[in-house]
Amino acid sequence: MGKGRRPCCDKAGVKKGPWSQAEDIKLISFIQKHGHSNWRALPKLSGLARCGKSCRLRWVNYLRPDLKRGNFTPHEEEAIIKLHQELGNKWSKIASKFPGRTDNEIKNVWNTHLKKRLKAKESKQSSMESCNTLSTTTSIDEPLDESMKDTLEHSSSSSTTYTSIEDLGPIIDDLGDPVSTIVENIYEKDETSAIIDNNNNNNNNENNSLDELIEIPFEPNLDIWDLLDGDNSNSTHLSDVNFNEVDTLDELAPEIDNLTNNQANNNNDGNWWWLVYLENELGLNHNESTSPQSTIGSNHGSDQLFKGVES
DNA sequence: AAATGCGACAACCGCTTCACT
DNA sequence: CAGTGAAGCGGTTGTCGCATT
Repeated sequence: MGKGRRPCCDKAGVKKGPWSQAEDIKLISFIQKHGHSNWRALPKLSGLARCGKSCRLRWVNYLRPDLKRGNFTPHEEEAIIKLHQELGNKWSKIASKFPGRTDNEIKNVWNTHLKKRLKAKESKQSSMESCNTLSTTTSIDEPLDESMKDTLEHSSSSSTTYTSIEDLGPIIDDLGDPVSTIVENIYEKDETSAIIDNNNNNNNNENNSLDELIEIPFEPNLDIWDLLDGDNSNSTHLSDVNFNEVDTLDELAPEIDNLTNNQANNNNDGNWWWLVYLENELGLNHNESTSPQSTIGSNHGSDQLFKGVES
């Protein structure tokens, strides 16, 4: 009573800033074993020198196995724009319509791309208005500008031509399964695949041919923990490693080697894809020759990788 | 080649909401 | 019903890498 809100964590000794690979693995391993029913207690129990909030954020925004990742498709962007018109800055509500996307991700793409695009569009329109060449509406029912139409038409393999944002209604309204619909529409090249561009920092969709992007099996309900544990009882699992005793990846290297080699012998298993993907995302792919998708994610060789981790 | 600017995105902070007692 | 703690949410900042000068 009267004590006010307790800080979410003890600030002293709590690490801030970017997460290291070892921290990621600790977090993944802990959640695999114990779940995340109590974020506040998680750091202490897992041996992480992080605030519970920070752990939650890292998990939700980056480590969760069902994240879609990759650039937003023009379809998704249009859907975001429309939903933003309806919901405002309710990022979590918007994100809930895009399984595999996070509120943070959508917020970022709005602030960095879509807001500017709309602004440019509006100023373009107002200048046209001043020339009396266009009617005055700024409603979302207005036709898409030419560049937007162009983007949509070129990015989608469907034969649909979008002439107004309202045409996207079915995509947005079909909230029962919006993303699979979008993925199927856009990447009918392989209906079971989502296309993930792991290392794309310039987010320029139009400049990326499909061949330059990397495909992994698209499985929104994928249970990563089943994958990591697998069936092969003789192999080493990430969950077998006692991460509480690990501070640097140098110490982890033998375990990861073992794991990687064992998994390589079982790469007929579809689970392998996700494991490889995760390892690469974490920068753990230091045995590239064993991976059927060894180009995913990591640009680093093993020596470089493990040297760079120590802090 | 170095300096600077800019865009993208991960992460933090503080407030709100929710669930429990 | 009020108080409390924890999770969730949204705004903002910090950092990194690339492009430009």
